[in-house]
Amino acid sequence: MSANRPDTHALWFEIFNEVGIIEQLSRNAFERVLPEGLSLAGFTVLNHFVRLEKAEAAPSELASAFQITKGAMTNTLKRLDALGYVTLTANPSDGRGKIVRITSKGRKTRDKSIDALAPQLAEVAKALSSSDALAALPFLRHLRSYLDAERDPPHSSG
Amino acid sequence: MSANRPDTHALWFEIFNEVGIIEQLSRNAFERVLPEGLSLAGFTVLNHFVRLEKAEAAPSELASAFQITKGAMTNTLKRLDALGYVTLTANPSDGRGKIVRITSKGRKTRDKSIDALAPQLAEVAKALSSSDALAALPFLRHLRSYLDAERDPPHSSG
DNA sequence: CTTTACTAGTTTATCGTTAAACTATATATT
DNA sequence: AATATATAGTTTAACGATAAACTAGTAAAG
Repeated sequence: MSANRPDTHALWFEIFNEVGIIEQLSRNAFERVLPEGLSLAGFTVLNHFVRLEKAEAAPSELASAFQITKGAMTNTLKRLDALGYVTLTANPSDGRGKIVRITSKGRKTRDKSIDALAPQLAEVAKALSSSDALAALPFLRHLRSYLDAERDPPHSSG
Repeated sequence: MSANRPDTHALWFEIFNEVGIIEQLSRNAFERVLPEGLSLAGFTVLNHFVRLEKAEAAPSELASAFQITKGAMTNTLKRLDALGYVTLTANPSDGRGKIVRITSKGRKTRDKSIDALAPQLAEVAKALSSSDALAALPFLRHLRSYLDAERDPPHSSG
């Protein structure tokens, strides 16, 4: 809400810069402990099914849930399918569509992933103030939803 | 500092999740306005020279400043060199090393980039509370430096 | 119907990134 | 000096992502 002084720009610039580095380092740390050829992208899809207790989902639905393009989701689902973590079937009621379902193997691997991630999260929670994290969360949510809304073509290629 | 209850894990999980999406959306928004084939990675290098008023830098120095691997920096510098934004010369006092220097064209393009980015930063500053951003910044800095310190091999491949 | 959008997914080219193997030079140890 | 270790940079393969062009099916307008 404040003025557009140069130091305000510098502040926001630094916010995005820190966010970029955190994303890079945390993705790396996470992927290092993920089991069986699972990437963060793949885990995110499996976790989505379990967390939301979904039986099935459309690829496009997943793509927009994670804010990535359809092409990126095609790629991730192809890998998950090849690893036996999801199944991909044609949508009988829409000739264009497909239906993604998590397999029991995928569910097991997701649970293993959570177990593998837990110690890292515990370490972070021990080293940093979770109340600071809690305090920062609304800001991050707000920033994310702002950026989401600002995207030029709201849902063109993703 | 607080307990390791499951909801603490969920909190941190969401922090990393929001950070990941913010990184993705902001990088995209930035790259859309960057001039002349410049990527965010390339801009970051050019900006580093100007902001720190550096005449020259070693590739390894840049790689560790931005927390990326040497291979990634090799790639970025090769592109910047091809575009005429930096020069790469051998380090006369160390047969292994190279010296990176920003060119005047690179400096001009960096300035144009700042001009192109400014309206976007102004929009964010207008739409969101900069005091919230200021309040969140120490947390982000702290999280970043924690993750940086936690990397397994401190400086092996980067 | 038929034409004209629109939507679902795939493919291709490009980019930034990691990890790991590699070359070449420098430095330390002995 | 010789050997061992460390550092600087490059290369390759793999992955996730974008954008843009494409195929194919659906829905809307005429």
